[in-house]
Amino acid sequence: MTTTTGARMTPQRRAVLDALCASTDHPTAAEVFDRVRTVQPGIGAATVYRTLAMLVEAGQALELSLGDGQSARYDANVARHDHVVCRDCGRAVDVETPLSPRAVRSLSEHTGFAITGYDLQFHGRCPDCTARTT
Amino acid sequence: MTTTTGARMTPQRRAVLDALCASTDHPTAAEVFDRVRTVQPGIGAATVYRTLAMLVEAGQALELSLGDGQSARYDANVARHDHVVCRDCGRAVDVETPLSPRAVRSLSEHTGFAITGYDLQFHGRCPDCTARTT
DNA sequence: TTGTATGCAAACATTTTGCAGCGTG
DNA sequence: CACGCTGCAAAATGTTTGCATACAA
Repeated sequence: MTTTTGARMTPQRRAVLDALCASTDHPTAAEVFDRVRTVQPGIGAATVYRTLAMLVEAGQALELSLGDGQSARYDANVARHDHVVCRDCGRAVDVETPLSPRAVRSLSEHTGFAITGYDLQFHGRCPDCTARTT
Repeated sequence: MTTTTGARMTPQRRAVLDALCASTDHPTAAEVFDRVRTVQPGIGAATVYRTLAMLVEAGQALELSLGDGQSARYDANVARHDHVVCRDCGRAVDVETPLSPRAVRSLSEHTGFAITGYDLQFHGRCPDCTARTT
């Protein structure tokens, strides 16, 4: 049994966490890397990847698959919420979802799965992109 | 203006389509490749990727991001439906989801997005995996 | 016959891993 | 001062592209 936690707070980790908390636009790992670089120019990509994985593991960030062709995105908002994604510009905004617990329970009974959660993303076009083509 | 459709039915394409239609387990591109190979041993991976993209484009298959770390999966069942994914074995089963049109409309009004659809995947553990650990 | 489709291999993009040295606790 | 963390570069994935040839229509 390991008693030591061993998790250290380094400037790099703080910078990644800060960058993520300051973002509301669900950046990809590459985007987080770019943002962190403006503060920690010497940081390596591997460190960003490792730190993001750590944060997800620790429950301090969410890893999102928004279903567009993109890579995984990261979100410092760990409260239960869903997303509406613009199919044109890729912008994703947070939304609260009206999925009844009753429906989930019924699904669990029908499938035999022990359901622990769900991911829901809506897609369409954002106001800006809609206006641009109208 | 192009009048010619230009889409040819080759043995390879038929094999990919057949393999997909015979699958109910949402295979990844690599899995489709393996299955098709048993029928068309000489087929190349690129052909499978190209054909799958074609099918998706033509609306004959769906490309799914099930949110687990996996690659995209493909589904010949193009009717609207959602999935329950086992976090342990990765198995994904189809389910019908009761997401009210009213809720979608209200979301559209709140966000200003023109919502055209949504992807919903539940996650948990399948009966088998639950039994295995109980 | 004509132009599309194929297979191969190289090119790519993204993420992970190995390792020597650095720095936090 | 020990052990975890870092940056670099190489490796491992997964997918796409270029091209000469094969073949459906």
